[in-house]
Amino acid sequence: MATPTSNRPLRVDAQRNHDRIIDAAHTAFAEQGLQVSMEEIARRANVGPATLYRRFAGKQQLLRAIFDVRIAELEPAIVAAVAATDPWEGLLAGMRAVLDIQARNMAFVEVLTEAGALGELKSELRERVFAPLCGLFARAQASGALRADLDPLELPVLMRMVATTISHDDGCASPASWHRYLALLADALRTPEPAALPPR
Amino acid sequence: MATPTSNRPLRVDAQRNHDRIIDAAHTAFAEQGLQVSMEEIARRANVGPATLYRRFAGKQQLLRAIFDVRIAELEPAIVAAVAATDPWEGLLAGMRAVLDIQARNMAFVEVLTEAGALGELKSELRERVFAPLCGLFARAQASGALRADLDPLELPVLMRMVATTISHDDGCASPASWHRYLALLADALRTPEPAALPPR
Amino acid sequence: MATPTSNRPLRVDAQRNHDRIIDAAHTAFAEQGLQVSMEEIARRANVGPATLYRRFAGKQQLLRAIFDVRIAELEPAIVAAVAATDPWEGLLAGMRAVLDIQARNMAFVEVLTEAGALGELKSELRERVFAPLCGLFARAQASGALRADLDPLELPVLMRMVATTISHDDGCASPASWHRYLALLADALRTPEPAALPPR
Amino acid sequence: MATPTSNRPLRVDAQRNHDRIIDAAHTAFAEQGLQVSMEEIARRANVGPATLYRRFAGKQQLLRAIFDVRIAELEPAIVAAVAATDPWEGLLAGMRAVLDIQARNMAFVEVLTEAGALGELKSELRERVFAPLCGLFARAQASGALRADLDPLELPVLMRMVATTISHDDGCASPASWHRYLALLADALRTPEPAALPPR
DNA sequence: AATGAATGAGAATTCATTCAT
DNA sequence: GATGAATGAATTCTCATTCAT
Repeated sequence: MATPTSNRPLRVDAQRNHDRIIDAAHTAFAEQGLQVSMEEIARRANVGPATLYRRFAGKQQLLRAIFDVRIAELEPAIVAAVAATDPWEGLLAGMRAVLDIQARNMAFVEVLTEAGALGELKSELRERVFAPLCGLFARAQASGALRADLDPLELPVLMRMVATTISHDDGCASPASWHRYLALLADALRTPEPAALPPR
Repeated sequence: MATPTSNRPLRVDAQRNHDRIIDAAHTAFAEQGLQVSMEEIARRANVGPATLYRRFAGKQQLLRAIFDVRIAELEPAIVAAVAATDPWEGLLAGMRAVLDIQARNMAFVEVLTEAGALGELKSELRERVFAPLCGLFARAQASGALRADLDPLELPVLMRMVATTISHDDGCASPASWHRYLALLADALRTPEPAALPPR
Repeated sequence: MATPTSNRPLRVDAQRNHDRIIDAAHTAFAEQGLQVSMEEIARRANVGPATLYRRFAGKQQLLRAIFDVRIAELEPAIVAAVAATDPWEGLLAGMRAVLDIQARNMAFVEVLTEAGALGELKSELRERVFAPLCGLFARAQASGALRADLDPLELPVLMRMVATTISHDDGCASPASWHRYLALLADALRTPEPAALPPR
Repeated sequence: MATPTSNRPLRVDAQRNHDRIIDAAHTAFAEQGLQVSMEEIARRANVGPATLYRRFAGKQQLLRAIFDVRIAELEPAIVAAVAATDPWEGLLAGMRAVLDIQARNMAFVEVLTEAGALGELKSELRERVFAPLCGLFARAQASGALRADLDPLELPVLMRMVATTISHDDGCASPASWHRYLALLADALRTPEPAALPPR
């Protein structure tokens, strides 16, 4: 859980603060979105704002750190998905793992959508999470289980389509209903191709 | 394009400012999202902040006014879609009309997602745009062209799925690629049902 | 009631606007104090702000005009008071006349208290209202009815003491209770002097 | 003079700023009245506006803090006045103490007059300052030294009468001349009653 | 002459970030 | 290393006053 900035371990109290901040930020981002003030996060973590800034140079970096935690949580599932014998099933399992994380942490989704200076996070997400899944995607296509007129690189977009259905205050979509829309998408992905897609 | 607040027409210069503000706000919201400051909008419109506030009591009302313009633009297409003889084709045409607007105005999508005090806008959008389309949806199901295991009320969610693929700074999805993802979704919607959906 | 700025009479509609503004300002000042916005006054008068400014160059001047009306209303009573045979009774009658006006128009009092650039108004008030009363005061002292250790120039202060007891939202002092406090003060003013006053 | 918000003492620099703010606000209110802008106060105190807001959530609270200081300064004198053997002398001493404070701080008086959301301050002033003096007032009446046709609850009004004579830019009343008007009022308060007062 | 519109200079308040202890 | 305090640069909104029709 710890992500020390330097090589040598943090002092015990520093480590405790680090963890408290990560937790508080996690919850705060999830509850109030990307706009939560740093002060609010510091308050929830029971540290002064300056302590927050000593650990994380800004909101960016804090977000980055949370992301690292999230992605670390995700990686075992990704590895398992890639190792699956049936690439189609593996792909779905991998997508479910990602969506499950997103369903419990709105900020995750927000980062993907956000326009700002979050490019770095996006590319990390791509490398550690989407790249393996894209490999699976290609294998599923090769196996004939997945229609061929999509580019594996389009997977993130498809993921976002389903992720969007997760919303904490929309009457139409309950928190867990993403399973439903993933299944719907899966129907579209399965061959045989019912219709030709427009070009990209 | 003119939307005078009172019954009698605005003075020419006032009307010009009104239009400039609407335009500037439109662009600003599209470029920077719902957080653009009123001051920024005023600057783009070449008016003082107070002028902005004379016309629109706050960001809410400004957004509302833009929305009105957008929805007014949309309505003829909606009417035409509803009047189509083939409900399935009508539905797709209606969805295309909405998505086309969204593709040119990010804020439109943002409002649907946003948590805040935008409820009024949402409900207006639902009444004037989605309600007719939901009717079409039901008729398309009745005609057998559309799978039966979806509720017409889920249409907004489906729309959001496709709308999400529109993003101005994402390498993967070009501004016009939503046509592609709409087609993909259409494949999933078309009968026969390839698999049972999980319950909502 | 009209107070034309130039010598030749105003056009009929201009005169009507003038009067409406005076009335509206009167009420507005009385109800909301000296801070009412010019816009509010214009709205109450059913004229545009520019019209207001054509007639009165600023809030100062508007206040000044209202004052003129008030003082004009007051003058007959002042003249009558000065003409009274008993200077003591005349003085009390004059004071009552002033307080009566004040009791119906908070702004009047406010002007007396206000620190700002209202000096001009104060001196006018002094010349047209207080100067005659001060004369009466001196005559009452000469007649032996009023204690001698006060300077007639202190009359405005004494008036303010009573005027202060007029307050529209104070539980202790009802709008009409100033009669009571004037009577109390009268007891103090009447000879024989019960105690020597400290020097000024 | 220090008034820390929490239980443990402020840091020295914070305390210094706190005091500077209180002082600056004190002077600013006295010079410019209750309308001084927070920014002006901050400027006088040589702190940023945000620092001001960190200490006092708004103008209300700032005023409240100043009041607390004033009332705290006042209380010993009130206690002494109440403990006096001669209630009449005690009453006058108490009144003098209040007026002395007011003579050095115009805002004190203003609060009593102001209509706004200052109710809380008024009631505090009443409880901690006027209530004891009203008790004295009643005892002075019982002792026969003070005329009986006044209600002790009218004391605040009487105080206001004298307080009004304090004005920083009025030629007629020098800052210290309130002693004179208090003596005048005392003459009116002393029995025997020279004339019946009108009813309230 | 009358007016609706425009405006620039504030006002209150908040927040990301740096400083001093 | 930790922290409370400080801050300057926004941001939203208002108002006295001037301008264009």
